[in-house]
Amino acid sequence: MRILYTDGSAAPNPGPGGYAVIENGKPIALGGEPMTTNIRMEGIALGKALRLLNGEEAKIYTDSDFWRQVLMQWAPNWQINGWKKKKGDIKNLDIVKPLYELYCQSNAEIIWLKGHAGHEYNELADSWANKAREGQRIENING
Amino acid sequence: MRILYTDGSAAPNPGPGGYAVIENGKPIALGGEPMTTNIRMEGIALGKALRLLNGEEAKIYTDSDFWRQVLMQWAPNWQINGWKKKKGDIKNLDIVKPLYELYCQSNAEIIWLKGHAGHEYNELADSWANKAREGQRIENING
RNA sequence: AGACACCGGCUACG
DNA sequence: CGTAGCCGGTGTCT
Repeated sequence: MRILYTDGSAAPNPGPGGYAVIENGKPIALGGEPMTTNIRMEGIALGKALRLLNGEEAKIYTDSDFWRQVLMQWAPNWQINGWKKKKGDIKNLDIVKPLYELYCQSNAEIIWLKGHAGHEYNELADSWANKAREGQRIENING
Repeated sequence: MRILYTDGSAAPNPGPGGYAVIENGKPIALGGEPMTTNIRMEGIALGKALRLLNGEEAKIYTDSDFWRQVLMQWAPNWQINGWKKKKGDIKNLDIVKPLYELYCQSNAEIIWLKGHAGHEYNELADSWANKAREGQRIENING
């Protein structure tokens, strides 16, 4: 049973963003984008984690209750209703759809934990996501 | 020319509710009900304001576009058609009818302003409506 | 089927 | 204080 921690950030929000996937206290995936949102980076981190797992049994810890609810509650309904919700449009569908598909094929459990509440590995993921974002900012500045 | 601000709220909705009428930065009417809706409380606030004006020339600011449209567009038609609309019943008729009558006899102009957009006196009305609702909740708990 | 407004709740990011 | 996202409700209109 593998245990992964994911986190994403954007500063300012929206703005340059980064994400990290942590396993055994070390980053196994890092990345960033020059212009994104906190929500998108958290989702991309989860997608990266699911891809790395490739079907293996696992627990993934995230501080994004939003994405946990997308995968476990809302997406099933959205799919049935043709990817529509009652009010307005579903945002970030380009991430939602493939992520939900990955989740359905996975043996992973998505577990929410409160951010900045002293969870060691979550803080670590946060820290690495920030580093990845800073790297992104530098790339951005350099061109 | 008197300038009044009204607001109403319910938390949860439906649930205990409160309303406030503000003039010169101070509440001139407050009230609450143990079980109501946000729409009803906004309407009751307007009714209270019109009664307090007693025909004096005034502007009344509300963030309920719904009630502004009731008074300025829909109610005239509803009255002509015997207080019926094409589909379904008119809700909250117990508030709509006397409110429309008060409005017709008044010299007040109803003006909509966007809620939670930094309008100082509207925020004040919101704040007092919440206090009135909390008082209502306490009364509710006590008895 | 669309549109509008308001009320309430939750999480994260900054 | 702001941003990004979601859920539920009351109500009307075309």
